Amino acid sequence: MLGREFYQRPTVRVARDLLGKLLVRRTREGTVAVRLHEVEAYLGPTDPAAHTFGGRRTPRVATMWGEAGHAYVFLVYGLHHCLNLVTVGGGAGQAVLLRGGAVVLGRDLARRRRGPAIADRALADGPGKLGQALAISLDDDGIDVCDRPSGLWLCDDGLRVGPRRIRRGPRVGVHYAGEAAEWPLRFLATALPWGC
DNA sequence: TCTAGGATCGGCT
DNA sequence: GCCGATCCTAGAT
Repeated sequence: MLGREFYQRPTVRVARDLLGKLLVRRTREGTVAVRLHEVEAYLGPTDPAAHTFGGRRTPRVATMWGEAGHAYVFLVYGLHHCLNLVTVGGGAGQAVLLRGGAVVLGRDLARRRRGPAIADRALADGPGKLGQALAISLDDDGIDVCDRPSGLWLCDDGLRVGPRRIRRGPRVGVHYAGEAAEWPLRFLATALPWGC
């Protein structure tokens, strides 16, 4: 399991290092694990795309201002839950949005949550889909991913994603952020072996 | 109190 | 490629 020190680092580095890691969710129904393929960095008060831009402190974003290694969950468009991991800590207001990955364990359970006709690779290849496949809800906002009993944690199984397999680009859906929408803070792992 | 709009998805054309 | 779903949040009044 990745410890708190993994998250207590610069957000861009955490984002890059999250590629290829396993996100594990255990509930009474069973366990689902996702190999992360796509993430985005949100750089806090100075990042117009971030929920904490300008030092905004509202109940919704309280978790994002907290300790590194906690899950920040929010609802978009009234129906999709997005899962973020708080980085840096100490009130930095920064986080990494987990945008997608491949379900490598618990496909049957993930498919039950997502729908019977969903293809393997589409089970968690988007922020909302990832949330649904892992049964993430607003109740999960603020849980500690460095504490296995919380039922949500990340681990490193040794798979290495070299720099040549990482693509960077602008973040998705943040057109309201002006110039910051172009910042290359989206990280994608390419050519990862599927299904492992 | 009211209102606008959103870090998306999937179905339809 | 377009559009509707759906409801909470934040800011304005």
